[in-house]
Amino acid sequence: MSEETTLKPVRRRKAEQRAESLEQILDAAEYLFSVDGLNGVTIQDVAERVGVHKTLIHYYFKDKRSLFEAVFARRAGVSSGRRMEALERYEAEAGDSPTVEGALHAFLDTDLDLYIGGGEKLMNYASFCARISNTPEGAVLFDEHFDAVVLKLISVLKRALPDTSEEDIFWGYHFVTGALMNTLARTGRIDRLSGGLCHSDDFEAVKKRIAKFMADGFLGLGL
Amino acid sequence: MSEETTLKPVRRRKAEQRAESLEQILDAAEYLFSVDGLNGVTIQDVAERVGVHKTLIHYYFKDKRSLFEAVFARRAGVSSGRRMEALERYEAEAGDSPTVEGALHAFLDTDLDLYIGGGEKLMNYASFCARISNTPEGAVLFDEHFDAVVLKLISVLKRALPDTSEEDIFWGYHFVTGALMNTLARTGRIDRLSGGLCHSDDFEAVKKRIAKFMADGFLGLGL
DNA sequence: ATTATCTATAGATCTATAGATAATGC
DNA sequence: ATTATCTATAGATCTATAGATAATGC
Repeated sequence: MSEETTLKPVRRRKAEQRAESLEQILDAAEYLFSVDGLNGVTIQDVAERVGVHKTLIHYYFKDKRSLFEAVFARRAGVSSGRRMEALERYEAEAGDSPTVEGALHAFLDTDLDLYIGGGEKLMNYASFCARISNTPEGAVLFDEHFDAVVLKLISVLKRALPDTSEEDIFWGYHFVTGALMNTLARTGRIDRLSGGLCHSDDFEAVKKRIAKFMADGFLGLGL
Repeated sequence: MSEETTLKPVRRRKAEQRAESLEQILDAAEYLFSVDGLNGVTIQDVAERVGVHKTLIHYYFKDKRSLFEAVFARRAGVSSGRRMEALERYEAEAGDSPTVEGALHAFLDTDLDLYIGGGEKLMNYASFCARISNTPEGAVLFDEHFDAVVLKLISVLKRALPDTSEEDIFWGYHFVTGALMNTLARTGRIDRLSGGLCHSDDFEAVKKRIAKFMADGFLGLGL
């Protein structure tokens, strides 16, 4: 009896073990996919990075594509949820006169803050998103997970720009998301191009500029 | 004697044959890489699309990566050369007072025109570039082939914006290239998001807006 | 005599499954 | 009893090379 009560469980409980294995697999896949893309990563690469046998990946995920989609889905809800809240908060506080810049701060800065404050793993997710955003398979995942929050942004922009055509606003958004994805990609190109003046990892520098820069672009549309 | 002069050569001359095979292989690879990326395409896929035996690809290219780099290099010089000329022409005509919008028209519209007027193959190249622009391997190819023309653009922007910091100008360029790459990618996302109001293939619509939009962003930097 | 293309093949993965083993759960 | 992990393996590719064949070149 005393043995049972003094001994701690030698191993984690199964639920914990499952959760931990899943998280490790997703973390490893997130990193590897962000660097080499869906087809540049093998299931074995993922297993080796975690330190488990390759067939364990199939125990948790039907196939490579499900793993890929799970990597995307795991954090997409967080990113989209936070931005949705920020937009709603901004709408409430701006009342009848929302501004383009205000809406873009809510949309862009909130997401950049997620990565800035989230450590290496969130930065890997950012690169992962950017990498797939310019691909056909990736774009449909964006449709699925981000349409709601993007259409929310569009609706606020429309109220802020009542004289701008819907088409202009959609193209403006298209420019905004391109700039954001180029940031999340962190390829190191801006570092080399600028001779070290700018850094791919410096999301604070982007946050300081992007909303205002893009807002000024929107304000001149259709003039 | 008369036979020899009247008979056309049954097959192309070797030089022509070589040039034609190379072009067909590069076209096929360009299309396939634009859709599925470096690792999503096999040498056999390329050969099948051309209609030749898979080993012929190795006859012309050392390995898959050389083929990939050759696809990039084939048109990078054209794109970069045209924009360099356009920037020099603009500088000459603008004299002492170049504008941000003028420089961006030269840089962006010239490239969009290349794809607009170039048919399907050039559009495939555009998607290929966009797809790899957000990857580490792709970014170094951009360094190699596009640094010169981008630094030329930066130099004109500096003259147009003497009171704006170099860092601000580099970040502005970072936003511009993100928006351009998102355009070249043609994932169809803007079509679906806008309910058919905008079209990924409509580079004219982008050309109508992008230079002015980005120029307005630059003008507000550092205020 | 040289170049373009194809045949055959070695060697290395890679995905995915079936089934065994080793843990935890009750 | 159930779940987590590993062993063994089938079957399918994929890359890259060596060497044969079929064209063109002079």
